[in-house]
Amino acid sequence: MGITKTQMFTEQQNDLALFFKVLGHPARVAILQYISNQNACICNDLVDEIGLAQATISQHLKELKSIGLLNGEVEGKKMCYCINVERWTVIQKQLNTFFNTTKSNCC
Amino acid sequence: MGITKTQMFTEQQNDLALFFKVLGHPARVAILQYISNQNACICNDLVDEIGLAQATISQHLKELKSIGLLNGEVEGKKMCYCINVERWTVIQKQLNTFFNTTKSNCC
DNA sequence: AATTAACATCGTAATATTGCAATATACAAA
DNA sequence: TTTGTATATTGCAATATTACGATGTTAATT
Repeated sequence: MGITKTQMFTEQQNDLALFFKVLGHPARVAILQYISNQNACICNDLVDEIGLAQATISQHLKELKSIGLLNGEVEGKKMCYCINVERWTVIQKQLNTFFNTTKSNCC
Repeated sequence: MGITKTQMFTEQQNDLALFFKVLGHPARVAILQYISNQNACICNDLVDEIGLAQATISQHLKELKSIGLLNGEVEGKKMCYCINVERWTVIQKQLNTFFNTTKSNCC
């Protein structure tokens, strides 16, 4: 039914899945990679760089912001989107914990 | 339009996003965690454990298999699903490389 | 051979996501 | 104060995902 039954899972499982999900789109991967290669990020650059419409990019940026991965600062009439390094590191740790604690052999 | 324009992105970006996407559902996180806590895995156990219908679990298992994260072996009339540790480790490394190379400060 | 058990697959309904044009907003420059 | 620039939001169409009942398949059990 296209609806995820989140109430069946632990908060940890839902959180983890949400991080994965937000990262699970190539445009969002590309946006993060591009931002990390710049000193500052201006959204319009992204439109040229990624090749999706401005509205679409804006939407993807919003999703990345929603899990705290990006900070957006207003700079006059431009926006400066930056990776939230602190948050980034926390999420990386959580994902690694998941990978390290879920690796066991069975057969 | 609900369709991801994969042709706009690099293969690496698409691959990475695909891993994230497959892991981006709490049922699939829960399945992996449950399997790793067992010695062997039988799908019917999962139906009881996770609380989704048998058909749904089967579908999720298929997606995890599709990126090589799970191996499925037939054992008589049962299935033994196991984490593919080699693949698991490769994917973990790729995700970590992404995280480590995409962390730079801008503002 | 019929039955049962353990999945897999198909079909389908409900909902979510992706993408964009159009429009709104906010600010700076002229 | 009008104009242009940068970004956000809205509305909508197309497609994808999630979930499950029904049905198929395969193998052990009777």
